[in-house]
Amino acid sequence: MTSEQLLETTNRSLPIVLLRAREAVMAHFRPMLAAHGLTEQQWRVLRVLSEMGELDASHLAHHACILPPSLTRMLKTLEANGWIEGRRDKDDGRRMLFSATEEGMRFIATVSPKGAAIYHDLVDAYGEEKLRQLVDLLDELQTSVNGVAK
Amino acid sequence: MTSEQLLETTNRSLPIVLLRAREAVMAHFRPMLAAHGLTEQQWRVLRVLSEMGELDASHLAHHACILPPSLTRMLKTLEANGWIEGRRDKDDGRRMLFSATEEGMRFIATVSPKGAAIYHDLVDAYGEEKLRQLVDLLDELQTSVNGVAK
DNA sequence: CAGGTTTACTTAACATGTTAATTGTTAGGA
DNA sequence: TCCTAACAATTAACATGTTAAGTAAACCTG
Repeated sequence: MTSEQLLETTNRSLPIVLLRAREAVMAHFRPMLAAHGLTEQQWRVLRVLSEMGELDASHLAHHACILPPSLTRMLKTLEANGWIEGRRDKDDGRRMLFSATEEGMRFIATVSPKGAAIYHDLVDAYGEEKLRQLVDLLDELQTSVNGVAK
Repeated sequence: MTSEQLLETTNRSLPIVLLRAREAVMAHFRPMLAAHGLTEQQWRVLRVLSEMGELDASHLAHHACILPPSLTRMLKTLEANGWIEGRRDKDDGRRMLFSATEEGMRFIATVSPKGAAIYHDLVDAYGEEKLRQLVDLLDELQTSVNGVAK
């Protein structure tokens, strides 16, 4: 097998490399989140609500990168835990608006610094400049790939 | 909010950016795979078996980036479809060895070119040089992140 | 060679991913 | 107004992700 072909192999394919990289990163966060009874996805939802305030389910799903059916299930759990609350939009009866409760905001304020500390260590090990390059390349990837016809 | 803080926001965090980029890429493959009755993960398993030949479950899981419990379930489906077959290792009764069947290899040979065509279009749109840079940065990310204490 | 320890795989339980179908609501045009 | 299309959220069904516990085989150490 030539080195050219080797690049096309499963090990080097973009989806796999992206998956592995993400796994390596998330492995550092999951134990801390689990210690607080949180999944990675639940934490994303809480962070988005704390950063953006009240949001309807569709926008919340979009910003947290979670599919609507998954979000519907998760919101029930998060609401049962007292971290968020939902209400129907008066101006559009189809929408549900969600926001973090007071208790939820306090909880987020407890977890956030721990996440930031972990993230800081990772950025420190990798290098800020490399990280900037990487994020730029990933954004461009998303853009150019979204422009290709399916 | 300063631009400095903006970078630390959920939208720009590494896990999210990696997730979005991967989603953008996979969105191009899933319809084709689904048309062949395959999930993304099943396709990874079949590709690894076709590229590496017979493998025990642990190594197969590792190379396909699938956790062992997930793999156990998937292998039953793939075997029921006649694409793979498993046998117990005579030299180590703990291990199960899996390989693609003749039918499986033919099936893989049918799907592969379609996947390669899609991949080619994506690389074309993004640029080979950028892709090389990206893969390098992702590999380095994985390495440096794995070196950070958990 | 017996005993405890590791290893490989599996099972279990719960959470999320993914697509299709459903329900309720709104918007727009004849 | 009516009627249909579009939209938002949900439900359903199946597949995978994730952690913990269980089972059986191999290893190893006294």
